[in-house]
This record gives sequence, structure tokens and C-alpha cells, in this order.
Amino acid sequence: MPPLNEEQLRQIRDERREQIMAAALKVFARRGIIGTKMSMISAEAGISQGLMYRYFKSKDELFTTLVEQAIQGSVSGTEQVHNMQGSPLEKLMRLTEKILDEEGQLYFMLMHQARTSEEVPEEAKHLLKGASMEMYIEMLKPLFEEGQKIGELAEGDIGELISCYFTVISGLMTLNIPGLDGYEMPRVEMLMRMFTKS
Amino acid sequence: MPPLNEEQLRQIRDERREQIMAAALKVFARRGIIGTKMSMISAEAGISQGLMYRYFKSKDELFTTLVEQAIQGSVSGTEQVHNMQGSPLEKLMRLTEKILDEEGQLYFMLMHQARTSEEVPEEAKHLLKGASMEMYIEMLKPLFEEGQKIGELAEGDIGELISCYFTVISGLMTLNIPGLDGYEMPRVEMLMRMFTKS
DNA sequence: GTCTATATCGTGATAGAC
DNA sequence: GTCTATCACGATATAGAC
Repeated sequence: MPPLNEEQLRQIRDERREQIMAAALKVFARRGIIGTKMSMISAEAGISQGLMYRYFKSKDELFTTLVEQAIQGSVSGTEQVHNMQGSPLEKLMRLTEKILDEEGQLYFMLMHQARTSEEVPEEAKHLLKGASMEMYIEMLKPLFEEGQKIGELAEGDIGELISCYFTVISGLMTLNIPGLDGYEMPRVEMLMRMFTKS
Repeated sequence: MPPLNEEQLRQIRDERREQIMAAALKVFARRGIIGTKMSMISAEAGISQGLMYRYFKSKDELFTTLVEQAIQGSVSGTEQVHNMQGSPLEKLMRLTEKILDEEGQLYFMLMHQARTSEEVPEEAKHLLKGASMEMYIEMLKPLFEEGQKIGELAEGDIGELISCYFTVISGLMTLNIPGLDGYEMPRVEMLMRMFTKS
């Protein structure tokens, strides 16, 4: 058997890395950085504990890498609202559905863990400073402004409106409803009643 | 100096116990059962680690005791809505304000920790089964029914309405907004727009 | 009743065989 | 590249002095 060439090795390494990160995201999101043991991640990824340290220097580095990825995803996801078609309200509903749909939920929970837990690595804390509520508000301002102009969205302070939107959505995301007995994600139409002109 | 009599000793013990529980609530609510070290609780309470074990057999027992207290509080708090005065909407707003006000928040966060974390003591899990979403819905049903009857609250499935109410409120509580940079608790009037007849 | 000292165990991270 | 064995440390819970 010929030895693997450089390209093949790199591919194996990349796949392993992705595999570890996917496993780590699952566990970190639910259990936080302290509640997560490296053994849990390695078990979830189906590899040994020792191997993880070939790909990430420490638990902290792994966590921080995931936070970075989560921030990137949330920003690009929010930006995409402007590429959607339909009225401002329709856009907002579609954005909301996309956020609440189980897809991005793990990343969202991870960011919440990173924001609230104390023993988060300094670098991750620093990254989170760049993903402030204000930034998201700015990103959604044009959408809400247009909605108010055409009389589709409720009047009132636009900052308060968007802040309320993000706060409620954040709350729903961090609840981790799929795993909560009895809880059910409210319909988007229900939530939108807060923001539509009555 | 005469020796302390039985009554005095009991009083000291009771005070210490309360003191430990208050400190433990603060720490558990924010950091969860795993993230909380007994040393943190003892530091918060201003006593030594060893002494804690004179009052609670283990970390698990302490946690479970707090969960029990939290459930009791949330039930009696919700029940009180029927003793309030005013229209159904006014009652609901006052209940909401009471819940969201920092007061009960620690207990709420504790219950969320207990619901979502994996390594919660079996007994605490069992207690939580008794505090199901369905129970709270039943408790609020009369209020919503009257509100719908007099045309103050939105029409539609009453179970969905109350479920949405509790889910959104739960989300806001678990966010732990006081400690979150940029986040702000939405005004109750804003939230109520979801449930009022437009 | 309260403290300090310590036994015991679990976890993060490393070393070295394959 | 991957695994197993191991070190070093920190946390729970206990023991015993005051």
C-alpha cells in the first residue's frame, strides 16, 4: 500500500477536526463549558480522549473556536434577511422561522453559555463583545423602518421594538424547547403580534 | 455563662440553614449543579466548607431542597393571581410583572437548571414532574377564559395562548437579563400585545 | 457548632507504544 | 494518526481538634 500523500493526510485531518467540532458543539451547547468533560466529546465523536489534543490544544481552545464559528453564523444569517423577498413583515417572519428552526439552535445555546457562564476563556469573551445586541439591532433597523413606513409594523421607538424582538427570540432559543417536556415553540404568527400594527 | 438552652440552639441552626440555602440559591441558579463548588457556597455564606455538611448531607441534598422550595413558591405565586383585583388583563399584567421582577428570578433559573441539566439528583427530577407546564396552564385557565369572554383577550385556542405565555416568560427569565450586557427586559405592555384582542 | 486537615476520587492534559 | 497508561490537580466528603 503506497503511503498517503500530503493532500490525503490533510483531508483526514480536516474531517476529524470537523467531526470533533460537531460533537463538541452538541455537548457544549447543552451542558456548558464546565459541565462538559472531554471524555463526553470524544465519546460523542467516537474517538479516544488523547486524540482530541492533537487537534485542539485544550478544552478552552476548542470552545473558543466554536464560539467564533457561532458568531460568524449568526451574523451572516441575520444579514441574509435583506436578500429575502416579500414585505418587511414577511421577511421578519421568515427570519424568525429560520432562527427558531432547530438548525441554528445549538450555536445559539452555545453563545448563551459563553455569555452567561463565568469560566469562559478570555478570548471567547472578547469575541462576544464584537457580537453585541447593538450590532444586531443596527442590522435589522432598515427592515423595521420600512415596515413602519408602510404601516405594517407597530409604531413606537424602533430600538425598543428590535430589542424586544431579539430578547424574546433569545429567550425562546435558550430554553432548548425540543428537550423540555410540556414546552412547545410558539407559532411565529403569535410572536409577530407584538410587532405588527393592530 | 449559662449553657444555651434547646430553643436557642434550634434557632441558631435554623438561621444557619437559611443562610446556607440563600447562598446556595444564588450560586446554583447562575452556575448549575456541576458548575457550583461547595467552596463557592460556603464562601458566599461566609462559613467553612466542613460546616455545610452538618446541615446538608451532600450537595445533591442541598440542591434538591432548593428545588422543592422553588416549586412551592412558583405554585403559590401563580395561584395568587386570582386574589388580585382588576380585569383579567390587569391581573395578567400584574402577575407578569411580579414574575419578571428580579425577585423570583433566582428560583426560576434554578428550576430551569434542574430541568435541563443531566446530573440532577433523581429526587429533584421527580419533584419537577409534579410542576408540569400542564399544571400551570390549568391554574391560569379561568383567568384567560374570563378575559376571552369579555373580549379583552385574543380569541383562539386557550391552551395555545397560555402555553405561549408561559414559554415566552420562561425564556425571558432564563436569559438572566440583569447580568447580560445589552439585553433589556421588554415592557409588559409589549408582551401583552400577543394576548390582547386587537 | 465550627474550624482545619486529609482521604479519596474524577478530570484535564501528556507520554509513549503501535 | 490513534490509542492506552499515567501524572497532577482540584473537589467532595469525613475526621478530629477546639
